[in-house]
Amino acid sequence: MPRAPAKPDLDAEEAELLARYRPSDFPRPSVAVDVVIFTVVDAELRVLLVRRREPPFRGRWALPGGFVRVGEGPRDQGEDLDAAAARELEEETGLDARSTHLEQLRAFGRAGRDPRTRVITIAYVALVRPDLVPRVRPGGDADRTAWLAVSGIGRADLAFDHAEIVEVARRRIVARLDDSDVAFSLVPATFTIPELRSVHEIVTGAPHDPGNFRRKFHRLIELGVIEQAPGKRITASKPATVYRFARSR
Amino acid sequence: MPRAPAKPDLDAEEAELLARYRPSDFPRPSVAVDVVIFTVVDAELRVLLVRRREPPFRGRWALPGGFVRVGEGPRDQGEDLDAAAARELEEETGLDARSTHLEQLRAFGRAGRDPRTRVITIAYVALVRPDLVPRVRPGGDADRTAWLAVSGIGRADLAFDHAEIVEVARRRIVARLDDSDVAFSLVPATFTIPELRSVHEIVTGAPHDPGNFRRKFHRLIELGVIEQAPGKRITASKPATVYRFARSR
DNA sequence: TAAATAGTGTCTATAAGACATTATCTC
DNA sequence: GAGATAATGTCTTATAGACACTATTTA
Repeated sequence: MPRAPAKPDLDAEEAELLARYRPSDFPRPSVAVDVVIFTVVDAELRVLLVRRREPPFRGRWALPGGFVRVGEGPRDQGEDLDAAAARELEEETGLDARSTHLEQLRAFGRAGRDPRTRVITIAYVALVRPDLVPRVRPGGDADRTAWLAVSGIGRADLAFDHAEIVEVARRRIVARLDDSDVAFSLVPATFTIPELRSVHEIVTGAPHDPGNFRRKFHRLIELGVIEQAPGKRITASKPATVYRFARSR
Repeated sequence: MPRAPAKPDLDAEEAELLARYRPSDFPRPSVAVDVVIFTVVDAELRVLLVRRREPPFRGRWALPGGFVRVGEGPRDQGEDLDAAAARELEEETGLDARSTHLEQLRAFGRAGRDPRTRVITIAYVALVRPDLVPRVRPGGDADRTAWLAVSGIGRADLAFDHAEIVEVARRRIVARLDDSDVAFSLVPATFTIPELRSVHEIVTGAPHDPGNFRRKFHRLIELGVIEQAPGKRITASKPATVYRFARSR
């Protein structure tokens, strides 16, 4: 939600100085927004990547992203960073940004990270529920877009410093997994406890004891975060109870 | 530490496109670095602020900060974000950035946050040990620099969105207090357990049971994070044992 | 000696890890 | 019925909060 811009009291002198302000007196960097879009499909944590067809790093995989729209003056200052990230996400996936978790990671701005010119990127992390993945319509041609398994990405496979960004993003999600609701952005609208456990195991890369995980899960039910959903999930063995995230989704 | 820039394989065609690249084909935002410099003095969490003498927000308190130095071309791309923050910190305090904790918070880039033009700022948090505070030599005139108590800052007292940035920074430090070493950046090189507890209480704003705090503290001694230092701290009552952070400081 | 507070110990509740056991389905 | 795994339960250990108590100094 964009808030109302800060509005200083502009007296006459301020207005004058404001008019004299020359933004182009010093060089400015380009500012981009790159989005690390994660999902969990086929028992893998995956990132949405786009193959570059322009230099630099032509042919390499890169994060979807683009430059932040900046307006022409004090009146129109362009779009918020969050809006730029949401736009990038929607353009690249065709999904509604409101149906995905989206949060800022941090800025990456090392000099030389883009060989052309100074580019500072504000990285975002998005989580797409796996049941929405089939609905993803890549913005450009589908041939150049892929969900790559994070575990299979080498540092040299990605353009720029994108491998580093993906790794920082992965660690952020791992850290948030236990004490926030992000895990529910990586399972379908209805899910079983073993399915949720599987997501935890895939993201953290470590096995979780089924009994202990279930105990933690039951605390969430008592707290009203989760509720039972109708039906049972048919598996190869004993069917599992189906739950859903209790807050509106 | 600046790392070596990513180096793509530049073939002839890439070099050509790189040369044709026109960075000024679209408007760019200004990019600044603002540093939230915290310390704990006189039983208060305090922020180093600078009084603005130019519009906008003339006369209001603002975070020390400045624009990121951006070079002129692909060769010289200017300074890293971390370096810009360290430079800003050193300029404003006269302290060596290596003697303070310094970490990136996140980017703040709402359209309209600066009434002049689009400015995206990368916010950093720094922690200055209270025993170094007397050594702080404000970069400009000392009259315009002050350590203000965070608790006494109203949202309207600060320029731009700096009150929001300070609040996000404070929450970051609170979150890091228990499971990182940041607390030791807010006490002198040697300290007593009650002194460290006091810092926790001041930063979190909540009282801590002396016995329970001491117990947690003793685990750090067993882990070798902290060690006893010579001497005793003379107080109004029973003198307290003095400790120091075990890693090199 | 009184006041203050550094420092110790205890009881309880909660949560996590390891692991055994039962229940219920599909094939 | 066999195999699989969902679901439950138990034991142990670690940690946090509340709080009573002791120790040692200054004034």
